[in-house]
Amino acid sequence: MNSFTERAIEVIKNIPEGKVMTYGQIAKLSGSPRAARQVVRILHSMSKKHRLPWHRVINSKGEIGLQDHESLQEQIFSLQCEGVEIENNRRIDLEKYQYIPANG
DNA sequence: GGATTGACATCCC
DNA sequence: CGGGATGCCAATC
Repeated sequence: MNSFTERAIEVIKNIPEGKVMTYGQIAKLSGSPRAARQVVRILHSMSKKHRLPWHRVINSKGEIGLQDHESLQEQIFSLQCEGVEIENNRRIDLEKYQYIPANG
């Protein structure tokens, strides 16, 4: 299955612990720099079918876009357990925690 | 096969 | 950095 999804899933799984990635990066690395929104769908649909570290995926502003306080806390908790500092319950220092792959 | 979905990215101030 | 409107695109139902 060489579709965009498979690419994204691989990328998402490539995110190391204590780090995070933005939808744009995942989408870009997956082949479509504009398909960030597809990554969102992947988290919704594939995360329940695959074992994806969706909690390491955030938006470009360095925030978690979730609304569900329960799921939100779960993502925050998981990230904190990996060593990621979180401010105001959703802010993250991209400069410190955004995972930048070696492009290779 | 087409409307819908969707936790975004980006522009501008 | 931040927020309102829009574009963007592919998987899913």
